[in-house]
Amino acid sequence: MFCKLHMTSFCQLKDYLVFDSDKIDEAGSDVHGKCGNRANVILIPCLESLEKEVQSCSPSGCVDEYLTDPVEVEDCTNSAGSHVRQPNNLNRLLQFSYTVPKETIPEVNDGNSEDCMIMLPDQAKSTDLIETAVDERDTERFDGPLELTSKNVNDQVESNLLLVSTTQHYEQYVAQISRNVKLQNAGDQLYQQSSNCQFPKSFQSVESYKDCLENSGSASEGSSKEATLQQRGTRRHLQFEAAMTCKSIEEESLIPSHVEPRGVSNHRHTMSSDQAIDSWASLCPSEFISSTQHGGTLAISSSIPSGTGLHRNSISRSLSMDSDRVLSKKFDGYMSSQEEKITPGHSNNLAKSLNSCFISSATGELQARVDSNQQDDLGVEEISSDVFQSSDSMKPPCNYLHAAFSEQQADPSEGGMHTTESIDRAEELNQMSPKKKRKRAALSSESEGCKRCNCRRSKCLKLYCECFAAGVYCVDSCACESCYNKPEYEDTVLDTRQQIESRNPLAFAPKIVKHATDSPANVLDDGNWTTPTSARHKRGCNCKKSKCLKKYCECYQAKVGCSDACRCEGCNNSFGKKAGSMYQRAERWKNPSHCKLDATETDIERTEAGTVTQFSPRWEEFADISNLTPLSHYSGALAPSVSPSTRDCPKVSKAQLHPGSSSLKSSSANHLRWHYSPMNFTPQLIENKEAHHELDSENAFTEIRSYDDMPEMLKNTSTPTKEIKACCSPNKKRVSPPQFPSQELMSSSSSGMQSVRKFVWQTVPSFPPLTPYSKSNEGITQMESDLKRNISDH
DNA sequence: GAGTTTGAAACT
DNA sequence: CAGTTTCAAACTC
Repeated sequence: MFCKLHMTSFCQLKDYLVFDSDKIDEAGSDVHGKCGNRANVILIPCLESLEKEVQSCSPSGCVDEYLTDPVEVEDCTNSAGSHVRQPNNLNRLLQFSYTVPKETIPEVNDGNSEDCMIMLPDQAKSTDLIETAVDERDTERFDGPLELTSKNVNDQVESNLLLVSTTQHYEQYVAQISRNVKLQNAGDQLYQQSSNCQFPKSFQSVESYKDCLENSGSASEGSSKEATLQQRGTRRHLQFEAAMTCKSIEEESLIPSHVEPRGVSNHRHTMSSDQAIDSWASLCPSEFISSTQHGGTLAISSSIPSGTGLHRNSISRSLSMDSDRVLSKKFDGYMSSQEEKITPGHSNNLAKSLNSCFISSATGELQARVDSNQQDDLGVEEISSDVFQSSDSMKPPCNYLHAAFSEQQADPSEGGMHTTESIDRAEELNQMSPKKKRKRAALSSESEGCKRCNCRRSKCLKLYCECFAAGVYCVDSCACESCYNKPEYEDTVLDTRQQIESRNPLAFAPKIVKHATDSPANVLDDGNWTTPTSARHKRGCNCKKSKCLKKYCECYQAKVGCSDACRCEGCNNSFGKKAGSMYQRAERWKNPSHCKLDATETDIERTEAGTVTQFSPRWEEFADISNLTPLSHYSGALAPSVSPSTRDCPKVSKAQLHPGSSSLKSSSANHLRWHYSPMNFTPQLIENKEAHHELDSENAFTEIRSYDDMPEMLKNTSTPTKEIKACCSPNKKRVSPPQFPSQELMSSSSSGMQSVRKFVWQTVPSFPPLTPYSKSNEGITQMESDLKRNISDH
């Protein structure tokens, strides 16, 4: 049922996207291709989530199902080549997330159908969907990575190739995957499919891939029984992962779902790490992925969902947690640290995996460094901080790296190339006086972009503390005093965190929200389109004296422009001044030619900000991907860690239920995806959506008007107006806590209507309406009835 | 490095 | 919800 619903929506999505492109064509722009690609980019991770959902997670009760039978999980045994998979994670993560050449699926499938491609009917549908979704225009651009490389480098979809920077890497990757394919066999469907999806037709390595499959045959034959067990285990693993994902969704946490019982084999651990990456491939971008160009180097930064859940730097620890412990604790928010259970080898691998994940989220360049097993613990940190310099929120949770780094330190015999150096460094840190630390923290946090605090009175248990606010434990290099933000005080941390979340569920959400396409593109003098400003502060600043020109200003600090959400006075933010009234903006909407006069934010971003922070539509779709994680599918059914205030609240704000921010304007696919299903409510989603409300000043007016223009039958008359008022008011001081729909709501018939309505609303073109609004409404009505028909068919 | 300024967070 | 206080970062000298 879900599958069908998804498919229906996909079809509509596709239609919409095509329509989208046509719109652009009408506008005479040259971005047609970019938008055309959107279908590809968006659908793939979506399908992944669909598959996971269909295979392993029904919206209800999935957790219970997957929490059983730990024995099977234990059956996973060691196997050769498991270690070498780790670099693969990079490719898998990145490629699976971002590219799926159309031809790759049949290609690999034909060649190694038995070995490589086991598809459930639903998966087949999904694949069909992929092929369906990739229309002819898209295919032209998806002839395979190699061809893509030869294309315009500025065409940013092709930048995927940075992820497979060299043929050597790719072949290595192929060979490694081939080994694993045999070992994991059918049980690892997701993995295989993801692997299969990565093999481009045009790639010569397909041959080597096949060869490797043959060569690796003996290995797998020799252990068929083992493989069977492993298959079960792996499947259980995957299912468990999905189940955990269900939970993690609710928490917005990144609890790697493959939690290891104690004393498992290296292989199992590696598998887990691997799957962690799999998981991350879908989970990682859930907050947003920002893409930035730094000095010509394309960087994708995927920030980790901090959200309301897991303390970020506990992820690495969680991988080695006792499963029972995890089961009991995993919804609590923070994961408990079980450092004593981390075996050196595991932690080291894990550290590498984590590093890989982050690095892979960053750039292909970084990936290359890791792939060649030349990662340097220090280097990693430096690189990442370098890459993620755009804004704090776009930075990786540095403490992750730090944690990994520390774990490497813990095992001098294995891992880092600079182990001695690392130890020295750690000792140096430990022996440092608080003052020195403070000084050092002040300097290093500036240069390395890591969260390091100097708290003295807050015990690092308030949002004053940067570490705490960022969802990371304090680290040695922090200069805090009486710090309780440490693993050993996890209970305290958890409690405090819950307390804060009960006040403001978004307290731990990232302050800067990447916002792909919600604002209209600007037209420059030369007719080219510039992309809309891509990120905004979630709540906006409140600066009075700094004129948003100092780092006191959170917007400025995050290197984003101020928005109407800001209450600043005399805003002079060089990354984008607070815009005029929403009416002025609405005027721009009506008359796009004014946009060029008003292209302040985007232009400023490119000029004054020094670095090019312009997000091409193509890369913004990666941000869209971030919102298309499987997370969204499960949230409705399970909301264990969402703070009580949200979880238990049966109310659904109008802002959430109704089209809200994305009506009659851009936002397109990600909104569509997030909102068309009543299951799609997650804190992150809401956060994003709410951010859309707050951040998209252009939208505000349209939003209100849209609602007014909405057919009566679509208006939600049952929900109070308070929430929407809070969400939409540009002057509001506090973030209004998101209200999450209860299950009853979702199961009710009215929720179906709401869902329909939402979908309809979200399916409105992304661009400023070229026709009178009445016409738009016709379109809405038409689409609504289409959707209703589709749903009733199912 | 000490002191000041600033604005977010917390509190009332 | 508005005003006040507390806090830590940013900034200045």
